[in-house]
Amino acid sequence: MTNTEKKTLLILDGHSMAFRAFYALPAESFMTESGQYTNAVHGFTSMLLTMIKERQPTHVAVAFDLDTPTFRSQDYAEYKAGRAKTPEEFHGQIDLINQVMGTLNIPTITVDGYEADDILATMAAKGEAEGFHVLVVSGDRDTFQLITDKTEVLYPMKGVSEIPPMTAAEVERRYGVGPERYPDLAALVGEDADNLPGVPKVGPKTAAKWINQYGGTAQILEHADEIKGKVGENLREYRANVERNLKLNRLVRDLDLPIELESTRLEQLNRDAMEELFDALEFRTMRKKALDTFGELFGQSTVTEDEDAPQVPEARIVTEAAAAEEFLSQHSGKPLGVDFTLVTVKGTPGQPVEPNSLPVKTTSRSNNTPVTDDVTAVALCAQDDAIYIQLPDINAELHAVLADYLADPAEEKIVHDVKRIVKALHGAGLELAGVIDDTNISGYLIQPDRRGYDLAELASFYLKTELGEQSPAGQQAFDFGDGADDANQQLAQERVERAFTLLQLHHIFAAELIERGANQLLLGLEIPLALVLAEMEMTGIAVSTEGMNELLDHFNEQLEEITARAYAAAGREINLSSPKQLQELLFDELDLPKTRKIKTGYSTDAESLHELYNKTGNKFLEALMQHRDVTKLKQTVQGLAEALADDDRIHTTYSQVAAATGRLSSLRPNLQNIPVRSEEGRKIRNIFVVGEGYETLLTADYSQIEMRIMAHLSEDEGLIQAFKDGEDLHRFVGAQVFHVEPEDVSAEMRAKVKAMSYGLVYGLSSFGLSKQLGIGVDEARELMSGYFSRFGAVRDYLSNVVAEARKDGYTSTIEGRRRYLPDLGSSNRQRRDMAERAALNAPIQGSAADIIKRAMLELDQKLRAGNYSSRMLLQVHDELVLEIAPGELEEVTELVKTSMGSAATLSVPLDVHIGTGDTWHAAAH
DNA sequence: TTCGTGACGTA
DNA sequence: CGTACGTCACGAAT
Repeated sequence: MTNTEKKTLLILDGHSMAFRAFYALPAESFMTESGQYTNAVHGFTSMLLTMIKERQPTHVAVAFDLDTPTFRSQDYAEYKAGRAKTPEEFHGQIDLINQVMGTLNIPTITVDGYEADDILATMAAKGEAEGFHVLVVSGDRDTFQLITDKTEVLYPMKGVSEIPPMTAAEVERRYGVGPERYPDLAALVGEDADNLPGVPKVGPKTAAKWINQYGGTAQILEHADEIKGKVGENLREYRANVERNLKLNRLVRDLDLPIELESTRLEQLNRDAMEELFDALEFRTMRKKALDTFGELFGQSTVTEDEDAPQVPEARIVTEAAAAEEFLSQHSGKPLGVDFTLVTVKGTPGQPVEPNSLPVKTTSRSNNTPVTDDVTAVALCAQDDAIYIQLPDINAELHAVLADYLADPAEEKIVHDVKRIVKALHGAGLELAGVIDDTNISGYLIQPDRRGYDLAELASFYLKTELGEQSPAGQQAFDFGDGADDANQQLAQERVERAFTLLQLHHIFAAELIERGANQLLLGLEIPLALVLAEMEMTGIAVSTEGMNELLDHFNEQLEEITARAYAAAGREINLSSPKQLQELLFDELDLPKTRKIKTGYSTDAESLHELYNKTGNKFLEALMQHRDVTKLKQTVQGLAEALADDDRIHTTYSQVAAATGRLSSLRPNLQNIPVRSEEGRKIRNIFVVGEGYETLLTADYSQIEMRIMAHLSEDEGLIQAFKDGEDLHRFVGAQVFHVEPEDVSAEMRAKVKAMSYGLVYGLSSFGLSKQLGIGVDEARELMSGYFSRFGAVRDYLSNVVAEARKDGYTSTIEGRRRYLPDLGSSNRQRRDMAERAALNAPIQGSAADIIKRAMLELDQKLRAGNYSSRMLLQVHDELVLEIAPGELEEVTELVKTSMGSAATLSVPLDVHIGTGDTWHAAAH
């Protein structure tokens, strides 16, 4: 053996990494036609290939545990007892991983009576002795003891996508002890997953302290008598645990291995076998990845096309009208995937982009500065053909062809994020019609609680294809024409791939929506609404800059005084915005009574501070609470100021895909949480003003829409009567619950009933009600039973909603919008309870969202049809804000009332409350 | 710079 | 131990 070769040995703990992969990827989206789950196989294989590509090992092996007893379980019968049994979906996947390794010519190793970790330890020892650099991949922290300057342990942090090396320094940093002492630390602390309890009350901190003080476990136990306090007692009492743990977590480094290290040398894969197996597993992208990875290593290009996978057509860069026309006429009548390359630049939404504007990163949330998108290219893709058009310097004929196509409602288009595209096109003087699917929205309707709906995410999830890094749109090269160079061709191909993905996703999504009967939700509600929202966003709402600055000064003045008072009361300066520093001051220095416990200590939230203040009357607390209030308001105003566009208006962005219930959300800035409850807060609403050339602002809100929906869905006669009565709802309900005449319902009774009515919509418990009202749990329980004895159908409805959701797996709104709640079947009570409350709330909140969305569409139609100049500006869940043009108030008020009032036919009327005024605040009565 | 946490505004 | 959101500041991670 020569030592001149640089050798790297990569060894993996197959079981632990397969498990990590299993939990990192959703099983339900990795199932073959035959019903075999493959998420663990997929994740493991992908991870392994990435690892090989990145670390270029010369030798690779995978170690597995056997099901047979090990020396550990024989020694200690409870070892790893009490582990949840393997999930159904995991079955068979280890065997498949074995098969995959077979086709990759990577040996798998097992040793009877020992665990995979022992195999890793032995191989690492051998490898080091033979001059290897050793990479150990395992999700088991016991392997940290193997770390040396020649051996790295790669430990997965997030699923199997991030597996950074744990170095000696990193172990030291995290645990306070070096890798050689990690077993001692683990032995003292114990390991729940292996059912190895350690010393009670001893966590990593204490253990590290002892180790650094005394040395190893043996020395600590020798000095056990010196250690004071409860932990010392525990150490003496549980020393047997420690000794046992140390014995069990010490990995064996001298096993007899069934193979020599040299036979783990990486070879070319067995291509035919691999392709056959990967096809059976329905891995498409992975097949290519394997061929690429091994091809790179063994110097031969093995890249082949997957005949089964639909092929992305080649991008043809089109610069002449004739070519585009020909393409369009060839594919006329069939939907095309249309991808728009958008560049985000500083500017006013919907308005033309200043020439030479530089692209801005929108991912950075550091500022709220108004941005707008510019369209720089369009990719049009049919099943087997695609063109790509770059917009800057486009010739007039081609521009006309494209403009006609985009604006033609008969030409069906599938796009992603139609609202953003419509706004960008508007700035470029183009219109868009004929959108029959927006994969951003349809993806949301199908699965409304995903975090994001990026095209790449959807493609990865539904198509198992990776779109890969997108070249930054701002770097587009504009030197097209007769010199359409490689860079441009590459860009064009990337965008065509996206357009092609739109087609693929559309097939899946449309089928799913039709099956659910939710196609109208997409085509008749959400997509048209996106266009209305685009208008609202581009319009924005006018702001009085003067009022804004005055208000900012006002809050700053208050803040100065309050801060000085707080420092004086505290006797020193402190960062009043730091919960951490506040905790130190309140609970350590001032030794105030402890409040509600939170992760980082004790809560300093408003409720806790209020309680503390009532108990102690401490002046600092008073100032702190005021400081909290005023800074919050100041920040809100500052946020608004930053978001002010050149037209002195604020253009929020609505997200149609953020709230799992179907509500909209508003961002940058959020105009759906502008203060209204406090007097000081309402001053902020005064800076939103009617714009120049308009007569007044108008607000229109649904009164008690959620309770009305509750009445409708539950068909509770009493509640329906309450609304038909048209009198004060809570007074009516109070009279029923307390068996008195409506006029005899006291303010207190009314408040209680009101809190309960609203609470029911959220799945309120009697405990929660008692806390909310500051009454005993018994009284709360009585109140609830009194309520339900009068409104029994409400109770029946609520329990029915949960039962149905458990049976079907989802809840539905009146428009057929679904929310899936898999946690209803969770074995974890907290998760289950949460899912139940979500199930109670989703149909109600979601139906309310449906209704106001319908109303907005209706109103938009009517305003257009009547050629009104008045326009919608904002939506705040149950409220619309409009800007009324001179002379239109009376008629538009009527339109608003009828649109909102007739947006749904319920068994109770929909009551709409209207107000007008020069500012948002003034309009709110 | 990015992330998690705590806090808090709205319906 | 009441649903649904978005934003801010802090502080600790690179």
